[in-house]
Amino acid sequence: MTKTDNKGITVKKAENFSEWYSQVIQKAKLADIRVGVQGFLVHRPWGFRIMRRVYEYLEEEFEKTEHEPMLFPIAVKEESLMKEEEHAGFSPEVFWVTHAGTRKLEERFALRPTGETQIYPVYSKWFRSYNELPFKAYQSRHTVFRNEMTTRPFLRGREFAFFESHNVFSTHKECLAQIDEDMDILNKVVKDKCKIPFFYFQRPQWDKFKGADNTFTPDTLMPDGKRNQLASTHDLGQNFSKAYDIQITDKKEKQQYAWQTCFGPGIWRIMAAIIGIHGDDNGLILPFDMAPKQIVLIPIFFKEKAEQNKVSKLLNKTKNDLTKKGYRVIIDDSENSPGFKFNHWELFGVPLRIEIGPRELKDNKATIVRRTSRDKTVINIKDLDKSIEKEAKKLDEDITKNAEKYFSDNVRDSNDFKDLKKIMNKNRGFVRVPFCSVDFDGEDCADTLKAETNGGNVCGTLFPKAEKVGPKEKCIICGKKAHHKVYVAKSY
RNA sequence: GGGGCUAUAGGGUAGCUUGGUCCAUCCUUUCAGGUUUGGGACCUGAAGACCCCGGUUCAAAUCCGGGUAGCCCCA
Repeated sequence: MTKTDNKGITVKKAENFSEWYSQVIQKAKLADIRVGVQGFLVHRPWGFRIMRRVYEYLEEEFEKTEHEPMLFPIAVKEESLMKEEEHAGFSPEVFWVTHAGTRKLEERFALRPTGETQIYPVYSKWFRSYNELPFKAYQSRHTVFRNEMTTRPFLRGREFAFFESHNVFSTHKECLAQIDEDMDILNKVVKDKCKIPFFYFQRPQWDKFKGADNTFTPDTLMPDGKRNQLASTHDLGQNFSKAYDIQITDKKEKQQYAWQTCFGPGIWRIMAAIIGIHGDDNGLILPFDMAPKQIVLIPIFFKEKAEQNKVSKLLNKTKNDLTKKGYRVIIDDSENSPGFKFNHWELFGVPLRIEIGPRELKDNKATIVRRTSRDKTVINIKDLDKSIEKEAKKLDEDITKNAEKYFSDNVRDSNDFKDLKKIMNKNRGFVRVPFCSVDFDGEDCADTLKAETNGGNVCGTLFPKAEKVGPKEKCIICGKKAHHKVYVAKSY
């Protein structure tokens, strides 16, 4: 947010994405970062409504797949945290609460980072028998921890919108089925509803969540070609159940450790993707169903008051009719000029605009404009409903098409290290390369790759179906036989 | 985690090098009134700022130290 004013976005998205992103967040009133504490921000109404749609979509899918809602407290006992650290080596920079007013607490407690540490000790008390499983539950709320990396609104913060499910099963097979279900949920929510294309990766062994047997992530690309990890799903195996003693009696009356998965869609990350990927030089672009206001009605006034009143009446009636049909509609009858209003609502990403003025009123027409193309179409008022449906559909198609084109344009192949380096420095994006191993023995090659490409990560192999490697293909780093096709990208 | 840059009204800025001319410039914004309305209209009037703490000095927006926050580059 360096050189901006109050009149629209002053930079081109393609030329300076960072600045563009900051400006959209400020000018479309998505968030206010001026709270004076690093990594914390205000979710402003417009942005909060969009974010809440993401929550709603997720909750809907979680309910459909028989997850229960639950809510754990913000305070975590120190002992629980330490147990995880011992076991999994996972020690986030948690915030500690040490005082109440001026009085020092007898025992400090942590503000919860992710849920494992506080949920699993409780889970160990809840389940006794395989009959009580599967248990599938989720909570959605903000979480905090002191991230030492550079913070960015909706991409990396010290407090951020979070969603997590923690499931318990009696067999490993069910874990694997759950991973598939999670992936299906992501397809429905992130791809279908939010129109964000992504690859679903199985992470390399060295880069999985500590304490997980395997980690799976949907990753997309931001307009600067850097990877945005949108969520993560973990096959926890019995690692945590052993650490936290989550035991059940199985059918054969034997005690056994439970099997677990956890899943964390990054609400913020999904927001960042919607803002960054769909938006254009005029501001935000939102899928029709996600927009806080879907249709803005703009009157173009006459000189004669009587005619003005006619326009106002017609717009009010139109608003009422459309609202009854379930659309979210706003009339902008402010004193600003039409041009100002056009720009204003485009900045906020309102999907459809309807203009009614002298020209339209004369022969019962209306002008309809969709946010993506910004072309004006004159229609008969009596066809308004149909036109809205049609334009809304087209808008969503435009958004999907643009996003998919951007995504596929930025996936490249390479089997030459020099070439890879060149791509990583120039275009970035995903680069598909032959690689020796995604097991721990491939880590050295990944380190080399990262060092020499200025931060390129081996994101993993495609999941559920990894791509085939030719029999003669060599690892792009060490030159030994390649066993995998992996994707490389710089990351947020 | 390392390095660099920056901080002046709600937003964007001028002033800082060489301390005084600054009860701080201009644009935008907000409010009142008038006028106008098909891609960021106009006129008149009003409102609104030197990030925080400390230091140097007769005097600090300006110089020095620390803090905090933001941005950029690199890991």
